[in-house]
Amino acid sequence: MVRPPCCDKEGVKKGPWTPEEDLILVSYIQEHGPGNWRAVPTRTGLMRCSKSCRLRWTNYLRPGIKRGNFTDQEEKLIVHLQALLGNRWAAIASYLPERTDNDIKNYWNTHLKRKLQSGADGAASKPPAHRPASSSKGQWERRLQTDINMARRALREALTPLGDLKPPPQQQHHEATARASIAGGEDSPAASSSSGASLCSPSATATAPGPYVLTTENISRMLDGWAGSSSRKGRRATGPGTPGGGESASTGSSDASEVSYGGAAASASAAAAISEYETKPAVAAQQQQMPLSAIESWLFDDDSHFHQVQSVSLLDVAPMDYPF
DNA sequence: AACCGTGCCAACCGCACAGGG
DNA sequence: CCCCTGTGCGGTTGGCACGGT
Repeated sequence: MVRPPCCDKEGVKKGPWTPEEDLILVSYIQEHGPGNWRAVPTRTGLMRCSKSCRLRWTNYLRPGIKRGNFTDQEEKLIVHLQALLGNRWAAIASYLPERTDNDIKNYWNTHLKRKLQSGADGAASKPPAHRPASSSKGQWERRLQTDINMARRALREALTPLGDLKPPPQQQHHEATARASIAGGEDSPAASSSSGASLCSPSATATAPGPYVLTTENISRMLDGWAGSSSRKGRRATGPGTPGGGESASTGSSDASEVSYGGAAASASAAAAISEYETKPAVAAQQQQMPLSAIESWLFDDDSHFHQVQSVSLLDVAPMDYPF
């Protein structure tokens, strides 16, 4: 059964999204929530295929996304999870609530794979122990649940030597959300609530190196007219937030000018509205101080929160040696 | 200063699965 | 039970920016 591509219609725009398109899409999602992507292009007038809209939302516009500058711990987490789960980026992404699978995949392909290859051709670069191949989704989820428990224990082992791992007490909220995102699948709108305007926190902005990121101030700019033609051109040097090398500059104090909220009420409400649909709340201000705290908390939390799959034996998950 | 090679990342493509009719 | 449509996922690509020569 050969289905025609969804985007082969004429008049369907491809390529980079413009701020105006983003605004339209976000406005629509504010109103209707994510989902029913088929209807999005027709109802918004966007000359994009539904798939493109969904992708744009999930990979870029969705609230709570942290961009760029993977931390050391995130790196290790990804490497370890990749070894455990294989190239199941969506599953891996569920352990990193602020990262998209696309982001992780890109990071793996551009950074980690190379590091592992050049660093040590030992255990870390061996193919994953098991691959999903073609299991049904139900099986896959059960597998994932099993993986989660395996991963938790394995990661505890892997990360403990890092030394500075102590579950911060105030992170219960993260933990809950992180777990929710894992247990409830990626995009269950109902799983959100709370966390208020977590989406577009200033610090999230400060670390965002993208061409422009849908942050409060960006929405504000959009709503204010956004006369300037911001585009990908600025993504490294002039984009919102610190470019590429953000890690060095993203200690929270950088780019204070970018954090000017201007008070655009519309943007604030927009952000608030968006946060309603947030599935992986960011709370980025705290995150910035405590990177990966959600994961840490989650890892170190008592396994008893998971009611199932306790009998999994951690057979051959040994702490790994990372070449970096 | 110009050119070239490389890195990076957003977006696209195609396949597979799930659910509704 | 079958077919069709919508959605999710992983692999791949196009194009821009940067760094080196």
